Amino acid sequence: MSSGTNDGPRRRAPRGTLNRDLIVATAIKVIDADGLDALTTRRLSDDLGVRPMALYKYFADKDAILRAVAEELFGRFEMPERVPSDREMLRQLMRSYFRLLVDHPVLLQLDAFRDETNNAEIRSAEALYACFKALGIDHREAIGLVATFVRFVVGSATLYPGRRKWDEDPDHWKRQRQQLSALPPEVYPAIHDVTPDFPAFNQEEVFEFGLEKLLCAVDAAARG
Amino acid sequence: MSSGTNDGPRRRAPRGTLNRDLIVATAIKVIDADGLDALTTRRLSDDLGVRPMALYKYFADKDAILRAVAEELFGRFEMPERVPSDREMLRQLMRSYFRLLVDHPVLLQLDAFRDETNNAEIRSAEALYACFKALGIDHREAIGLVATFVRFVVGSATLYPGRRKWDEDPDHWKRQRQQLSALPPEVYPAIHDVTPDFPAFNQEEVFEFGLEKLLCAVDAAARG
DNA sequence: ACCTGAACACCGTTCAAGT
DNA sequence: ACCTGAACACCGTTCAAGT
Repeated sequence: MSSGTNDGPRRRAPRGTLNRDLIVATAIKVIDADGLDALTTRRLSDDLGVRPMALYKYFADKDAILRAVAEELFGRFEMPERVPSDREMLRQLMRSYFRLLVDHPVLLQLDAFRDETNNAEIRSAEALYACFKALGIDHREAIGLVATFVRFVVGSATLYPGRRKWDEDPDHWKRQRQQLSALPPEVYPAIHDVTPDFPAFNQEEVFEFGLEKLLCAVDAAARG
Repeated sequence: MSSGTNDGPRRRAPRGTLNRDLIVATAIKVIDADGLDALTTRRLSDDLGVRPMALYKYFADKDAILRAVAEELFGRFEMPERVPSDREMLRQLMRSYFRLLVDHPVLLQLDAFRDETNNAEIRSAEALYACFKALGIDHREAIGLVATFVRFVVGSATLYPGRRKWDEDPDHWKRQRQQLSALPPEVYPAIHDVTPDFPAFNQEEVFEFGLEKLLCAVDAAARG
């Protein structure tokens, strides 16, 4: 999967081959194609047609590359446009953040996600707080609601890739129902009761379900 | 940090030194002390007073060790006892799952968490569905609510370690408020508005806030 | 049966050397 | 100024060999 053709010993790469943006873009390509584990300095430099040490002219270490990757991907957060109401804006904002994390699940694996306040979070927070203000919700309640929304989105995105595989495998849910039915009914009566209705939602639908519940909580706060 | 004293070349470990449970227990010790990255076959075998290859008599590979670690930790989920009402049971169940993930953040990093249905999830699901049945909530609604609860818990636990550091650093929120105040007020008016009230919650409180919102959604479903 | 030594193919990174 | 070769200290794992 390296770039270029591979005949004979590679010639020395010309002078202007590398720059920070190209390195970050190629790193993202590798991650999208084969996951974060596949991103080694050797694989990355191969795809760039260069030797591993060339990277160190542009980044102090691999972690600096990953931080640049995080910044680039968080910058791709798309602010919703032309939204009819504050309630709908809240929904679109959460969908947009969810979509970002689902499209780039690597974000959830990067330290930057856990430790720093990222661009996407700041820009969405601004829009969220504006909605809550317009809805007449006080600061403390708004802060709590923003935190709750974000936690629901992060959890949904975390479980998405694994559960999505379940949704796409036509046999998975059949096997899952059989497994759950095999559990002792005296210990798991409630699960026995509901399993015939699995799966009631796919991953998109379950996100929409929870989102609607949270929006109802906002309605209640706006009334209160 | 290896076990035992370290004088001279190590003697050969006696025959009964190792077994699966001891390996798993030691692996958890290493992870709790220094994180998942510190768990290498060499570090683990050092702490066990043994050479790396000895592990391979008991586990096929490192991944098998990690799967056993996941199983052990998920088994530590504590079912709530003596709970006065279904609503309170739902709250306690979510607290218990949250506590498990916060006490053992490594669970969120393990593939087993994303890909398989774990013991803690099954046992808590049984109790959750029992509550929803008692509350007269239909299957589809119950399935959606369970999924929503779990996603909120997972998101809360994911953000917990990083944000907890913020709560514990007495200067963090001062710096954070200054940084947010430095943002251009014409682009971030709503954030300027709320930042003086940061932090309104610590990580435990924000979890309780969101949990209560979700419980109100259950109340609404039970009435409807 | 259970533990080990040596070796292999990886990894991120340093340091000095090429062009 | 920018790219590279060789080397180092790691990693997980194989395979044959000890006890």
